Order: sequence, then structure tokens, then C-alpha cells
Amino acid sequence: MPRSKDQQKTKAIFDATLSIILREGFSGLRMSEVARKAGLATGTVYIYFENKTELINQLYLVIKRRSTTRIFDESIVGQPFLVSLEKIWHNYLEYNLLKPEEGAFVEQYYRSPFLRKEVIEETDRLLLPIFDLLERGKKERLVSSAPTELLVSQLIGSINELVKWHLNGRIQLDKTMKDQAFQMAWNSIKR
Amino acid sequence: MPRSKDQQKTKAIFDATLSIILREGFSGLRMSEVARKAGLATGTVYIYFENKTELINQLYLVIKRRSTTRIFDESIVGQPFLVSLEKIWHNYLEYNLLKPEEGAFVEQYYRSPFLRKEVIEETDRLLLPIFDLLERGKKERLVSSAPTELLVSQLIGSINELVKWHLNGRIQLDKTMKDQAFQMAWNSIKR
Amino acid sequence: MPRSKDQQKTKAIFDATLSIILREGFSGLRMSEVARKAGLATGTVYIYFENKTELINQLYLVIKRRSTTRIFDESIVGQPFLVSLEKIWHNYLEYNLLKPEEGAFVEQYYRSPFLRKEVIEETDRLLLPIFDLLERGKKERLVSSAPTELLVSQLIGSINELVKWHLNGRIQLDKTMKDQAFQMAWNSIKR
Amino acid sequence: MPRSKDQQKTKAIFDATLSIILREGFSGLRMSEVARKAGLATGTVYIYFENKTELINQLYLVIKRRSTTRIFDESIVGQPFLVSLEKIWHNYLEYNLLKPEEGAFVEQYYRSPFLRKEVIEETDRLLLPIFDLLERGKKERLVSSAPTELLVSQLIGSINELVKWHLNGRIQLDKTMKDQAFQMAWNSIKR
DNA sequence: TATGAATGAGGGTTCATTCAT
DNA sequence: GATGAATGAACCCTCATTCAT
Repeated sequence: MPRSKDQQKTKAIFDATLSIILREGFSGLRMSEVARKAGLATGTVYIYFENKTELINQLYLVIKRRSTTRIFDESIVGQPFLVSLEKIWHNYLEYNLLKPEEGAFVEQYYRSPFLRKEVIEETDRLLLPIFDLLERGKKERLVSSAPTELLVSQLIGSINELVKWHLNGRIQLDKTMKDQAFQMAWNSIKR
Repeated sequence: MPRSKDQQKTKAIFDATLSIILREGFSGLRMSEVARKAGLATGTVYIYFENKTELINQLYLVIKRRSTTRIFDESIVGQPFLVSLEKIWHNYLEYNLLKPEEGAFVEQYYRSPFLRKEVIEETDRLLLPIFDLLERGKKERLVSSAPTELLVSQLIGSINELVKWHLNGRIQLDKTMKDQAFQMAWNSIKR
Repeated sequence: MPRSKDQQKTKAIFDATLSIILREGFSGLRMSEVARKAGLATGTVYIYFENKTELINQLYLVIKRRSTTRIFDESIVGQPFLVSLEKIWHNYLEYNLLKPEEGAFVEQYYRSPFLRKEVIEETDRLLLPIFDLLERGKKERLVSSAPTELLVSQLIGSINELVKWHLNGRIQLDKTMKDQAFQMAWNSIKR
Repeated sequence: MPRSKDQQKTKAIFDATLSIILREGFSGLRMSEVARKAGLATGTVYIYFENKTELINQLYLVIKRRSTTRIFDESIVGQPFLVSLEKIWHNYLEYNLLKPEEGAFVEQYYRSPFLRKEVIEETDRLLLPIFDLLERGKKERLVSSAPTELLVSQLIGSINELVKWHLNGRIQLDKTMKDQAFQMAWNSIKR
């Protein structure tokens, strides 16, 4: 049995799901529509995913793993603290700009009846590298001694909002703007 | 004369709606459940709101108007810039801590199929006072010359995330933590 | 208690009912709409009529009685047969052209779940004068010896259809056309 | 391969619809009842018809097309005028006696909120053969010179009423009665 | 494995009728 | 009597899931 075929269909289903959620939101997500957009029959989706909840949770996991991998890549290893931080900060921003559908999905997942705690616990752990990095920054006396959770939340929160305002059209994010935003972020956490 | 339309019932419906959305999310919002929780018959809800969309949009408007009024109150008038800023910052934080159900509602409204553009346009205008305040801060050479939209988005984004982490239990928001958070916010925008 | 007030309201309710049925059909008939159009509160309609069924049946009776009175008036008494027949034929036609809403109502009443057999039995008896007239025509050797029911049905059926086609716009009913139609009717039953 | 959409089911739905309307009238037509009577789940009806309106309009079209085909068949071609006319007249009568449910449906459709103008326009065109036939009768100097619309309406109206009176029990339609009725019809239009 | 018709519980909305004022 | 807000059963339609092919 061609495992490759499976992979393709799984991807088609994920892509279809994301594009529907970006356009119509979670409540516009119908399994038949996912199938149609993925070029499959409705029943086929149920061969790949036990049910809608499973599909959504799997997709959440995939997105979180993929995005973290891309964002942290090798940015951290063996680089000066601030270089790493800036790289990660930009990676995070760019990733969210590039994949607005994933952002929309993740945000809605949190408030959805599909959310599964174990999944959240697993994906929370994906943030460890940024916690580690900031701890290092503290040790190097570069970063404020405020609790790391606070530092991380503020970094993330401000980027998330930035992306929203950009997608809204309230902010036009060019190079300068991004640099200013990073400067603000850095100012907020630096010692 | 029959009983006349009742302000209290409107409130009961709004409260029921919010509490359901906090617990179950937008997709768990059933009109029959709203009615039950509000102590009314299903049909009665339709006397007060033409349909589900209308109920949700009206509620959004009410929440936004009420919250902005509370947050901005007289904090701005005739006070030194930084005093105003800190007051508003704390008002915003406290309001969101006090009414997590409203935050949950507002966040989901944005991605919902119920969203109506005119409503967003109206509520966006409610943010004008904070824009004005920051412009004043710029004129007084206290605040960075970065675009005001950027400054506002960063202030808001970081508070929103802070509240989320608090409600998640990832952050324990005591007085010290709040002060540190404000200090970070101020550091990010000050000149 | 002023009985006149009652009469007026009853009439207002009947008129409202008819005008709604003409525009929207039986299935568009809502008690609240009847009340609104009659300038009354919903509950008031229930003071005058026990329920919807009662309202409709009363209205049917009133219409049938009124129309028969108008159609037969004194046309029959002491006039030559053909003069009576033509008068009645024209009365019937004109009445239906004048009150299309009553025609629409009566037709739909027959197929409705509101129909009550006793009412039909009573109103059927209203047709007796035309039966009598045709019997007289037979005795005077002016009219075909076919069963009177057949004769009556054919006279009525052709007028009803004529009115429908006129209201549809498929036929433009002017004086000539009406005379031609009567001539056809007469030709169909004359000996 | 799944079961594929089924002609038989369409028919079952149509039959169920007609039988309900005959017994209960248009206002007694509930989609769930249609499904039950057709031996299907409610949702299944919606696979075959987009909604109630669509079901009713499709049914109207099918009935009108089928009945006209049966009524006109080859009765008209290459036969003397009066032979054709009598055949069609009888066909029309017999069809309506045979399918009272279709008559009931058609009559109510006209007054219903489901009526769609294009459908009426299309089905009106189905009457063209009888118009043509009568024109031919006029050319052959057999038929009165009255407007063809008038002639057609009178023929149709009298048969419709005849059928109603028969179904009511007011007329017992045997062979003799039918012949008399045709004679009346012919007398009404002949030159 | 793939298909898509079939299922039926469930949700939004309507509207005849009631009843507190 | 008059009012119109309140009630809740009932109806239309959707959509996650199943299953015959």
C-alpha cells in the first residue's frame, strides 16, 4: 500500500481545513466542505480521521510542531543572546504573517469545544526553547529579572496583536515598522 | 396593559449569552440554552432580539461601549501623561481580569460569522481616547516617535496575553507582577 | 355596552383577513398580522373570535351569505326566465370581479384544514335559488333537460375560470367579452 | 461506490407530497411527514430537493408536463376537428378524475407562497396545442369567432367544476352525464 | 480504500394562544 | 374589554457520521 498516497490526502485535508477556517471561521467548518475542498468524498475524510475532533486536534499538533520547528530552527545554538532573540522574534513574526490561517486556527482552537488538555500540555512544552533562551539572557545580565513567564507572554502577546492589526489593515508592516516593533519588544524586557 | 418589554430581561439574556460562551465557546451557543439560562421561553428571546446574529452584535456593542467607558472614565482629563497612562493601563487590565467572559466573547466575535463590519467600525472608534493620549505623550516628548497604531497595538496585545496566561494559570498576577508588567509596557513605548 | 364598537372591530378583522389572504394566501395568514392590519392588539382578536378556525369559518359564512344576497337580490322574482338568468349571471361575474379577495378566500377555504362540514352544508343551500330558476327554465322548455346540478356546475365553473383568467391578465374582460361569455354560457344550457 | 441517487426515491417523495396535500391541504404539508410517508429520513428529502419550495415547484412542473402529454397525446394530429376536440375533452376530464390529488395540488399551488412565475410561464405554454386546435376549428368555420382565450377558459373551467362536483358527491358522473357535459361544452363554443 | 447517498438528532425560528396588567 | 409580552410546541433545514456498494 502506497503510504505516500495517504500522506498527500492527509495534507489535502489539513489544507482544506485551514483555508475554510481562515475564510469562514470555526463554525463554518463542515466535514463535507473539507472533503470537497480536498478533492475527496466525505466518507474518505473519515478513513483518515476518526471524527471532526480528531481532525482538528491532529491539525493543531501538526501546526504547533511545524511552526515551532521553523521558528526556533538553529537560531539559538551558539549565537550571542541578542542575535538569537532577534532571529526568533522575526521568525515568529514572519511565520505568523506568512500563515495567517494557522494563526486564525490556533486562536479559535483555544476557545473551541474540540480542545483537548493533553494536546495543550504537549504544545506548551514546545515553548521551552524560548524560556531557556530568556533564562540565558537573564544569566548574562542582559534581560530584566522579571519572571520568565511574564517576559515570554509579553513578547508573544505583542507580536500576535501586531499581526492582527496588520491583517486588519490598521497597520502597514514594512521593514521599518518591524524593526521599531522589535526595538519596543527589546526595550520592554532588557535590563 | 400587558407587561411591558423589560430591561431586566435584556440583561438576563446578555448575561446568559456571556456565561455560555465563556464555558462552551461560540459554537456551544444555542438560543434555547440562552433562554433557559435567562429563565425565559425560547420564543421570548426573539421578542428582544430579532435573531441570533442580532443578539450577538448587540451584545458586542454593549460590551465594548461599557468597557471603554469604564476604562477611560476621567483618567485622562487634567492629569500628567504618565499618571493617565498608568491609570488606563491598570483599568484595562483589571476590567479584563474582572470580566473574563467578555474577553472570551470579544475574541471569538472577531472570527465569527456573526461579525458585522459597521459594528467593528463603530467600536474601533471607541479606542480614540487612547490614541489621543499617546499623541499627547509624543508631543510632551515622553513617548517614542513610533507610529501611534504600533504603540497602541503593543500595549493592548501585551495586556491581552497577560490576562490569558493568568486565566490559564501560567502566570499568577499579584500586585508586584502587575507593576512589573506595567513597567515593561512603559519601557517599550517611552522615549 | 356599545354593540356598534364590536361590529366595527369585527369588520376590521374580516377585512384584514381578506386582504392578507389575497396578497399572501392562506399560509401567510398570521393572527398577529390580522390584528396589526385591523389596528388591534393580537389579544383583542381573540375576544372577537375564539380562535383562528372560528375566525375563518365565520368569515366564510359572512362572505357566502353576503355574496348570495347580492347576486340573487330580486333578480329572480317576477321576471322572464332569460332576464333573470342573465341578471344573475352578470351579478355573479361582477361580484367576483369586484371582490377578488373573497374568491381567493373561498377557493382556499375548501382545501384548508379549517373547513367545517356543517358550514359547507349551510352555504350549499344558498345556491338553491339558482337551482330553482333553472328548474323553472326547464319547465318553460327553455333549458336543456340535463340534470340541474350539471347545468349549475357548468355555469359556475365557466364564470370562475373567466375571473381567474381576467385576474391573471390572460383575458381582458370588457363589455363585449362579457357578452360573448354569457352567450356561450347560454348556448351551453339552452334547449 | 455508494448507492446512487435514486429515481424511485424522487417518485416516492412526489407521491407522498401529493397524498398529503390531498388529505390535509398545503398547510398540512410538513417535510418530516413527506419523508415518513416516502419511507425516508427527513434529511434524505433534502438530498433530492433543495428545500420545500423547490420540491413543490418541481412537482408542479412534473405534473403539468405529464398531464399535458397524456391529455394531448396524438389526439390532435390528422383527425377531424371535432374528433380531436372530443378526445382531448375526455382525456382532460378522465385525467382529472383519475388523479384528483393532482388537481387539488395544482389549484392550491396557484394561491401558494411557493409559486414561481417562471414555472407558470413555462406551464402556460403547455396549453398551446389546445389553442392551436381551436384556431383550426375557427378556420374550418366550426367554432365561434370569440377570442380563443375565452373559448379555452370556458372549456377548462367547466370541466374543472364538473370534477369538483363529482368528487364532492354532488354529481354522479356516469357515461351519460359525461356525454351531456361534452355536448354542453360543444354547444358553448360551436359556431 | 474510496465513494457519496442516507440518516436523524439537533438547532434556529415562527406563530397560535394565553394571561398579567 | 383591550393590550402585547410571554409561552412553547412545531416546523424547516443542517451536518456529523454511517454504511451499502
